[in-house]
Amino acid sequence: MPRSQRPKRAAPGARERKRRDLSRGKLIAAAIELIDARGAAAITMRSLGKAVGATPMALYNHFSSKRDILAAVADHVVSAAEFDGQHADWRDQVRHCFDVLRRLCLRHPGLPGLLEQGDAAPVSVFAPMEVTLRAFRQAGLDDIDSTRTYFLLVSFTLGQAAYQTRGPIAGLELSEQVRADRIAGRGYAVAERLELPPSWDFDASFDFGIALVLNGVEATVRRKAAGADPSSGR
Amino acid sequence: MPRSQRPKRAAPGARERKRRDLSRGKLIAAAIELIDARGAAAITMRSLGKAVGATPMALYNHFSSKRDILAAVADHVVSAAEFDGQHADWRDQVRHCFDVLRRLCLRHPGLPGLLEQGDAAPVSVFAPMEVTLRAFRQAGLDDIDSTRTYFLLVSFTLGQAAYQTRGPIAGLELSEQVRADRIAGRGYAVAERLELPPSWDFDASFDFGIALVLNGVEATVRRKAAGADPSSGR
DNA sequence: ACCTGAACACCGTTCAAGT
DNA sequence: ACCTGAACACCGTTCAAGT
Repeated sequence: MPRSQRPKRAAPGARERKRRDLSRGKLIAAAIELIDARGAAAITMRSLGKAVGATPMALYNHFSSKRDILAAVADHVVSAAEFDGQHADWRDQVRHCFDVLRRLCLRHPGLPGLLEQGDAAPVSVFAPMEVTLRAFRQAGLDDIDSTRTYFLLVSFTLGQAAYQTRGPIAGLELSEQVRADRIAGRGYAVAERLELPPSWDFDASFDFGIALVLNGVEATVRRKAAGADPSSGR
Repeated sequence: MPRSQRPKRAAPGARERKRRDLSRGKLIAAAIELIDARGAAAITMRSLGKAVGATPMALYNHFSSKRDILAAVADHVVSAAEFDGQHADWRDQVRHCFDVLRRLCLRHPGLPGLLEQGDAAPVSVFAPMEVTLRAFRQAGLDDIDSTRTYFLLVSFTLGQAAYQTRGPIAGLELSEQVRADRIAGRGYAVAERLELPPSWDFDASFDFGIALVLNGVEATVRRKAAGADPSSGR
């Protein structure tokens, strides 16, 4: 069919959108595969192009820049998660929400880096925020403190996941070896004689952190209630 | 004085060490200046070489790699800080310690990135750890929980400082504008109607986070004491 | 011992050219 | 509308050569 006889598209935007989305989807899938297999640093325009059998320059037809690609990847991964566990208890809701976020980060080790840096924060990051804020409101925390605590939990979760994924920063794991080589005799008396298990239990440490923060939330709520209405006990 | 008549060095290692340290010191100082002025990404072997009036390759006489330079910078910055406030109360000690760490990160915006990634963790990171572990031991927390809480506080402090320094991730600050454009009508009912002040008070939010964690520590200690010795009230 | 210049194998991105 | 190839201005690092 000669080009001139091709029917005008009734909804040109729709078709165009579809083709674009198909290619964008392929690229995003390839990018995730690359990140999961070889880390976020393995994504280059050249490697990603090769992964989909195209020239690096072909990518610029679908994304305006590398940053644009990383943002789309982050959005895709975060969007696919369900942060709302539908729990009646607000503590269970928060635990579930950050458990999901943490598993997401462990499954896609590049994700924390993508979210933290790269200006790649997608709209979908508001999903865990929404769940958490709702839970804290239920707990009796005001809007400001809820937001503050949400950011605290995000920093904690991303930090822990990054630490676990990347492996301990060189020389920062508290193995016997390190403590003998680098700490001994430098005035770090407590760190030197720390009694830790031979292997670090990341799951238990994560649960501990979440529980500690939730305890802190309860204490804050009680404190504020007492301060705002000292006669509530009457 | 002709070269052949120069006296043999009595302690060759010492003199050699001194010359090396001088050059290393110059390079570290130049690197910090570069980082503070233009961000950690501005450090390249070429830019750093130019800053000290030398070829990029000259740097390799004093550092084995770029990573080596960044580690030395991190160590220098962290070493200069005094994390021990000598406070009698363990809460004051912890507050002071992380206040110092936070100010360090705010003064040198590249530092969180240097510490988090880059495998650049210097031995000096054990200084704040030592202070914190000592404080938690005083509070009655065991070694494992102390270490867990220390890492929680580090993640929180670095995360908050990075967030404040870098400016909010694009589209993640909760301004009226963003909430109208990106949140409204997407099912984020709570986030949409959040009542926040027009400008975010980072100092107050940091204090809130620290206080919340300290409350959580107290609650954990009480809980463990009650569980371990239920008859303690007798 | 310290420094240099050229080179290598990479980057992200622009531009002109193809279909 | 989509893709390509060549090119540009960068990287960190190696190597051989200078003093």
